[in-house]
Amino acid sequence: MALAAEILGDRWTLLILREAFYGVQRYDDMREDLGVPRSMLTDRLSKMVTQGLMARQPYQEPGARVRNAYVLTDMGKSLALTLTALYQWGEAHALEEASPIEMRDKTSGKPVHVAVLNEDGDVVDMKNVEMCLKKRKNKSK
Amino acid sequence: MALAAEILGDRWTLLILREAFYGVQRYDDMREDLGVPRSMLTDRLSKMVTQGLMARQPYQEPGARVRNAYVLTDMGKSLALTLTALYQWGEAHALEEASPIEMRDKTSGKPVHVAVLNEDGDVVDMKNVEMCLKKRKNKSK
DNA sequence: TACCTAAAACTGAATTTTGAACTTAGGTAG
DNA sequence: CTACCTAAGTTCAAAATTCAGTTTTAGGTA
Repeated sequence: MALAAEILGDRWTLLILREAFYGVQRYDDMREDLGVPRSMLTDRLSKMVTQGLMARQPYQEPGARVRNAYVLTDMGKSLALTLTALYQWGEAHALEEASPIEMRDKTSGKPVHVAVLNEDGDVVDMKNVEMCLKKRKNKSK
Repeated sequence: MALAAEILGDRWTLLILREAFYGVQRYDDMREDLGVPRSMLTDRLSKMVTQGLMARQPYQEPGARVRNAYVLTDMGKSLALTLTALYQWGEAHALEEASPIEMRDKTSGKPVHVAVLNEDGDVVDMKNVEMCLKKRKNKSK
């Protein structure tokens, strides 16, 4: 999880990802939505492209030159589960005024939620989940 | 999710949380495991206490004065789902050498995983999940 | 009284972030 | 051809944060 922490452990990367999941693809739209400094946004987007989370996708509006849009790669999209869990956590603890977003099943249009399942596909209460080291770093002293 | 991002959008907070989930409770143990500067750890732990993620729990070893241990509050513990999802993402993309931790059902001892469920409790493929704004910020220009 | 420890505070240097101005590569209008 | 427009990206100095090392604190022990 160390690298995962390195990628997400950043004030802006997380917010940029959220923008991407909302469907925002353009530099200036993100900048306006987030209020992030230009240099930061350029830097973070580049890093995310390098890390494989995002890809540059050239687009051209009629009567304008070709520009870059930023879209999530499959790897980036697969963070949706994490973001959904995080969103759900925020909701549960009413950390802010009602969240403006929700997660839905595209086909049915109905809301979805994240849960932990065991091998049989049964929901497991988080209280019964333990995180453990496969082997513990030996700390003799 | 803005506040959630503010809490987790930090290089150390995420790693400290992981320590806490491993069961590490003492300042110096965390410091040694993570290699985090003292001032950072003090600062982050204090913030996490203020935010309600952690609580100071006095303890006393025989022949020693009372000291503070840091334990997850219920609010902190409920981040397990998010961390599990993040961990799972890291695993899936083989971001680093094999992860040293795993998530298990305490009662059965068997591995668990995170998934998205619909209202009926059926697993929904992440590809069919959309994140959408309940109402979109109007951006006329 | 001298010394030990875990936790925390202090400090100056290194690094990152910020905001504002500037540059770039095309397209359009006159 | 020239002037101007736009979205994207760069530059840069000031401000804020982080770092690593040292010092302090509040007990407890010898």
